[in-house]
Amino acid sequence: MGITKTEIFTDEQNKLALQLKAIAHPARIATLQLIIEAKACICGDLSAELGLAQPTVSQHLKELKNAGLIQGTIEGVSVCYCIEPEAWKNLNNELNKLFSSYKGINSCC
Amino acid sequence: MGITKTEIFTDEQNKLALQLKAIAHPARIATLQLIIEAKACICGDLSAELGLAQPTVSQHLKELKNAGLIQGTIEGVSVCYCIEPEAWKNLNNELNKLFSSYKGINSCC
DNA sequence: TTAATTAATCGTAATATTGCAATATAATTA
DNA sequence: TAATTATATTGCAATATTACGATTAATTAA
Repeated sequence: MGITKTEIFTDEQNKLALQLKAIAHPARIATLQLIIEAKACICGDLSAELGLAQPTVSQHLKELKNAGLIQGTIEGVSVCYCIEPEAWKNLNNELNKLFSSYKGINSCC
Repeated sequence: MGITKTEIFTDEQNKLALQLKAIAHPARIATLQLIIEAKACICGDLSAELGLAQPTVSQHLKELKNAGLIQGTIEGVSVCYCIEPEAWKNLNNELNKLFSSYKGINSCC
């Protein structure tokens, strides 16, 4: 079919998947890194730093924003993007839960 | 175009994106959780637990395996899947780096 | 008001993903 | 060997993603 069966999974699983999907692209990882290091936070600068066209970057920013991971503040004619601290912390926590639940070799293999 | 421009990103960014993409699906998150909790580790059991058809689960397992996150051990007629400890630890480390690089509110916004 | 600057949206082409029925492959058992 | 059991592969339809040119909106400056 081509559409994920979200109804058979928990809200937590679906939310984590959506936020991970938002990060799971090299351009968006690079974007987050640039934003975090404050090397660039407006679309045009990010476009230049990344080497991707402005509409492409705008689209990537939109996805990160839709996932709640960044927020945009209008500053005159441009928009300054930065990390949304709560969502960032929550995602970090969810991932820590997932990764720490693995305690090493288990019974079956 | 529809194809990611991997050549303009670092190997680290591309690898992290690939591994995150492997996890960024509720069925694969659920699969990892089942494997970790050792509630199911063979394709047929996972298929029953997840409520997805066997070929669908087999495909998801293949993607997790291609990303290096799980390994399969042939046990008679079936295959037991479990976490690949090194890759799991590495991904955890990479994510920790990314998340901890954010120190809170920065200058621009 | 007009021009300049910047971001967002639209439209589109190329490609990738999701899910499953049907089938093929591989290993064990009778 | 033949039947059984379990996984993997193939093929396909529906949908989603990626990238960007062209355009539109929104804000500031002249």
